[in-house]
Amino acid sequence: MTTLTVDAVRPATHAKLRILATADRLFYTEGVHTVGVDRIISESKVTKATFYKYYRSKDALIVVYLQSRDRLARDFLASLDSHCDTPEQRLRGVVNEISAQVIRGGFHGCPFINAAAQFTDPAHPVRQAVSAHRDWYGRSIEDMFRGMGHARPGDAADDFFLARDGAFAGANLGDPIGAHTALLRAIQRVLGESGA
Amino acid sequence: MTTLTVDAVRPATHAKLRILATADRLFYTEGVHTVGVDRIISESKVTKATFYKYYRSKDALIVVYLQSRDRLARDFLASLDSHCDTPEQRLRGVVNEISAQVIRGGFHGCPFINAAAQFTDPAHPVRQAVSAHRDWYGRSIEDMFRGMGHARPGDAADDFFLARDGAFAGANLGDPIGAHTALLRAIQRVLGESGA
DNA sequence: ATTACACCAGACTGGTCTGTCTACGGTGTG
DNA sequence: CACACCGTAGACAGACCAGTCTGGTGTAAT
Repeated sequence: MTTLTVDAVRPATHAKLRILATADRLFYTEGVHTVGVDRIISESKVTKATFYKYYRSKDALIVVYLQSRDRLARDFLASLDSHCDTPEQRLRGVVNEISAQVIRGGFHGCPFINAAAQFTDPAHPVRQAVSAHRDWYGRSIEDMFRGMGHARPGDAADDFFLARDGAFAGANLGDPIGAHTALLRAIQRVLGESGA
Repeated sequence: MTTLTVDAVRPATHAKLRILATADRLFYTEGVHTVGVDRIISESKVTKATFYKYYRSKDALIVVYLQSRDRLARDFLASLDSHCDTPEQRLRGVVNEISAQVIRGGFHGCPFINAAAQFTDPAHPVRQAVSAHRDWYGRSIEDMFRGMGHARPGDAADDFFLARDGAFAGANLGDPIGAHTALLRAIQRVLGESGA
């Protein structure tokens, strides 16, 4: 009982957050498979016992890492919802964010796509976290197109996703500038159709 | 001297090819990092000594795997060159191949993108093999658009690549059908502009 | 002061990984 | 036959991996 109360009052300790912050940085820049728990532990300035107290396993930490990235995205869309008046403004806000990301220093592609590349089993919790994120993302974009009165919001969302994924991949391992400008052109074409 | 002659006459033995075939299958379907050399060795029905005789290291095998995939792509484009009369026909041939790939069973995305996701260092031989492939690919597509008289063949090639990479990513970890149709729409938009 | 908890320090297990090594059998050619 | 090369068979080293366990310190509330 006491434990429950204390846990509820202090849901996240410094060490727990530090571990997640380190994992986020290393997992994203170097890959979830390449980075080992020992490295996360040493760079987080915690001990193994503390690490395994908060995260049952490395896989569990990977899932939490993806969930925290998912949360960031959801918070961003929620902030757009409150700051924008129209679905089109929200959509343009998303595009602005994506296009800024791909040319930002330290960009290493989509964390979800990268993580999924190292877990082929669709039933694995990591893949399910990726699927959950992408499903939510796709539905949100589709809702925006629907709100704009697009005739085929599902198709438009697919077009949007194609451009987004392509820009993330191309910017990561090829030409960020080329991917950036191609992304803007592609989105412009999709948005141009939604007016008709 | 004798060795050189024999090697030139018999450039690839059965065992060497069997190893590469096994590696290609496992690396592509399960990821270059996940699959270990022991697994490749046992499924190739060879021994460790034979494996390390032909491939100096696992990384070297990964590079050969990517180079063989690169060779397949170059051969395919060369066959299009000889079978097609116009650059537009060649480009449509490429699109047909890509769109067929993404909805084919056993599709697991772009082998180069997947491999690159597990090697973050751009100086690594694996990354360089990926870059070499993508550079060649991009130049080839750009040449086709230029041959078609496109006003900005470089931009068109970027648009093409964006759609290709997006379709590969989306089909691999999401919706193959949606990615397939979105790819066709995106390519159609790019090709539609090249006529103008 | 006692209790409870967060955290530190690091040894240790058991498994897997890449890569090397020795020893032996088969086969075709000069 | 002798030689060179193909390949088999598997032990072995050394590194790294995830994960467990024991024991101890600091701190804040009861």
